Formats: sequence, structure tokens, C-alpha cells
Amino acid sequence: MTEPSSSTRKKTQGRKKVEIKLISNENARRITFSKRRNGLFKKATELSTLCGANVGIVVFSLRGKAYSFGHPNVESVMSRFMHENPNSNASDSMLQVMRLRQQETISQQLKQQCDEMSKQLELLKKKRKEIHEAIETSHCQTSEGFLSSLSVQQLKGMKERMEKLKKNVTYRLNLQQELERGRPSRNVDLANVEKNEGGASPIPANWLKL
Amino acid sequence: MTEPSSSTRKKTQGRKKVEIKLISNENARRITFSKRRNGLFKKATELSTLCGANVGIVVFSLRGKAYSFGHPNVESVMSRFMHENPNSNASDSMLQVMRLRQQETISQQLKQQCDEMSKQLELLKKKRKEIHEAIETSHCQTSEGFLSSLSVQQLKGMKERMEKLKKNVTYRLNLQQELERGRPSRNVDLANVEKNEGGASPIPANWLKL
DNA sequence: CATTCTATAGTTAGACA
DNA sequence: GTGTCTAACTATAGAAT
Repeated sequence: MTEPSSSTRKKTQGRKKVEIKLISNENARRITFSKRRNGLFKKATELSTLCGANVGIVVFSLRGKAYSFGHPNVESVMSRFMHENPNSNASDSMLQVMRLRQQETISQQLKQQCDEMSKQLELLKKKRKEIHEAIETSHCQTSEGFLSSLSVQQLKGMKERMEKLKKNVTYRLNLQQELERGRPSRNVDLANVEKNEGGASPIPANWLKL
Repeated sequence: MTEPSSSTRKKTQGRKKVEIKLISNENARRITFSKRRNGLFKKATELSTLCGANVGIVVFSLRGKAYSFGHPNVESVMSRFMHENPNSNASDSMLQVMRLRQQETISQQLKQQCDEMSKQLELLKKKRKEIHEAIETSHCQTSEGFLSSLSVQQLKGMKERMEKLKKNVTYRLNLQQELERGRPSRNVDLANVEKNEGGASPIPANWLKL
């Protein structure tokens, strides 16, 4: 009564023996991978429960997808293993990976520092340039604070220097204006101006006496 | 003929069903651990072979002894996993260890850089100071090269500046000399000198006309 | 990709060596 | 600790869902 009339056919042929080698059929392989992976993890669970063991499993499929199992969790088991085997290849390769990751952080820090530094340098250069320009453009623009700090002696020396300077400037001004009036340009070496002092200068000698 | 006389005894009772919970009997647990661990590793081998998968297993017995399995080896599988899961706890704890180890190196590098930087800054500050000093001490000492590079317009501007300056200096000189002659000191705000220009200044208005 | 079904291949508890 | 035996328990191939 349990069998339909004369048919003795079974629903399935049951488990077949398979040779332990790479399953060529891609579809069959995927299914087997899924089933056996679960079986493996189940076995691991049982081992862990029955014997109070810590188990960590990592599985990569052929296509590269990662699956993991762990009791209490993969990470703790793996890092414990690494910690207890600091000289293993894993630790070494791990070290490299970590170094790589840290390198990024370090690089970022260094880059930041370099930027900061070059910024400061740029600023200082700019300031230096400004100072140089200030020396040239505001030449002889003295601050009151500076003047009031000088002694009589220093003031006298400064007056002398200024007279010389004014003589030079005025001379040069006349020279330029002559040139503009259409005179042929003369190549005057200004280094000689001081030496001409009191000589055949176009400027009256007492021109600047206070 | 297969049974000895009246005895129906079997050699063993066969496999008994066991509840999946910690085996209390220590001896039985050791045996089970050994058997099932081998079974687990065998399953892993089969999975690896059948499906071309990479498998890494780490097992710690209750007493802390470590056993591992790996295809192609535990280390590569574990580090690959860690590498691909950089945000896992394992990576984090590993990272901490690595950070600790590298901290020294990093610190050294940073210290070196800081030293270098502060050295440069110190140098630049010094130069800046030198420039400032140079401005004050060599005030109004113009080089001929500088003068010859100026245009007529610039020369005119400079002449004006110099006249003002000379006025200031001369005024101050007179002031100082008056003070030396025994007059009670007057608190003169030199900032007002320019404003007094053309006013009740002790200096003749046409005093400096060129 | 995972699950279910079924017959069967494979695993293993318990006892012993 | 491992290996062996036996019977019973479990996992899983193949096909279908």
C-alpha cells in the first residue's frame, strides 16, 4: 500500500560517491561549496560547544568572496593566534598590511606638516620681500620713535648723511631733467658723484648748508 | 552461522546520540576534541579541494593549546581576510599593537622634523632681526646703484621725503641743543611736527626750500 | 544564491589496544 | 595522546523548489 502499483522507482538515487577533486561543473561546485561550507561551520560549532574550544574559520570561494565563522568570533581567535605566533608568516604579512595602512596616516600627517611648513616659509619670504621693498620705497622715511631715540651726536651724523644724500638725489634729478629736455644721453657713473663732491659739480657748493 | 550459538551480543553498541553541550567528562572530551578536530580539518580539506576554496582554521583547546589548518596555509588566508576586512575588530586590535610598535619610529620622525622646522624658523627669525637692525643702523645710507635705478618721478618723491626728514632732524637737533643749554625739558610730541608744518614752528617756513 | 527531499556515503561514540 | 572496531548517527549528492 505504500507503493504505487508496480512502480518501484525511488525518489532520488541518494548520495553518490564523489572523488575528492575540483568539481568542474561550475553550478554543481557552487552548490557543493554552499552546502559543505555550512557543514564545516556546523561541525565547528559542535566542536566548540562539545569541547569548549575556540574556533575561527575563514573561507574564500574561488571567486574571492569571503566567509567566516568564529567562536566567540573570528577576530578574537585570529588575533589571539597571531599574538601567540608573533614570528609566523601571518604576523609578518600582517605587519606589512598594517604598515601599509599606517603609511597612509603617516603620509597624510607628513603632508600636512609639509604644507604647514611651506606655508610658513612662503609667509616669511613674503615678509622679507616686503621689508626689502619697504627699504627701497620708503627710503629715508623715519619714524618719530626712531628719531627721538637718537642722541645729539647721532643726529649730527644723520644730518650729514642726509645732506650727502640730498645732494645726490638733486644732482640726479637735474641730470634726468636735462636728458628729458633732449640733450644727448650721457653715461654718468653715479659712483663718481661723491668723489666729485666740492669739485666741478653742477650743484652750488653751499646749496645745502643749514 | 553468523551468530555464536545463543549469544546475540554485538561487539559495540555503535554510535550513541550525544547532546551538543560541553562534555563534562574530561577524558571523553579530550578524545572527542581530537577526533572532531581531525574531522573538521578533513572537511576543510575536502571543501578546499572540491571547490577550489581557500580555508583557514584556528582552534584553541579548552586548555589553550592552538591547532591550525590552512589551504594553502593559515597565515595567508588570515592575513588576506584581515586585509579585506580592515574595519573588523581583529584589524583594530592588531592595528593597536602595530601602532604601539611603530609609535617609536613615528615619534622619532616627527621629533626630527620638528627640530628641523624650529631650526629653520630660528634661522629666519635671526635673519629678520638682522634686517631690522640693518634698517635702523644704516638708515638713509643709500647706495648709488639704488639711486641710479630710480625714475624722475621716484627721485622727486624721494626729494620731498628727504626734505621732510631733514626738517625733522634739524628741528630735533635744535631741540636737543636747547635742552643742553639748560632749558627746562619740554615734552614734545614729535608726531605733531608734521602737523605743525607752516604753523608756529620754531623753524622758518622757507628754511629748506631748494 | 539558499532549501528541501531521499538514499546512501561518511562520520563518530564507546570500548578497547 | 593515536588507531581500530562496530553500529548508529549525520552529512550530503542529485534533483527539484
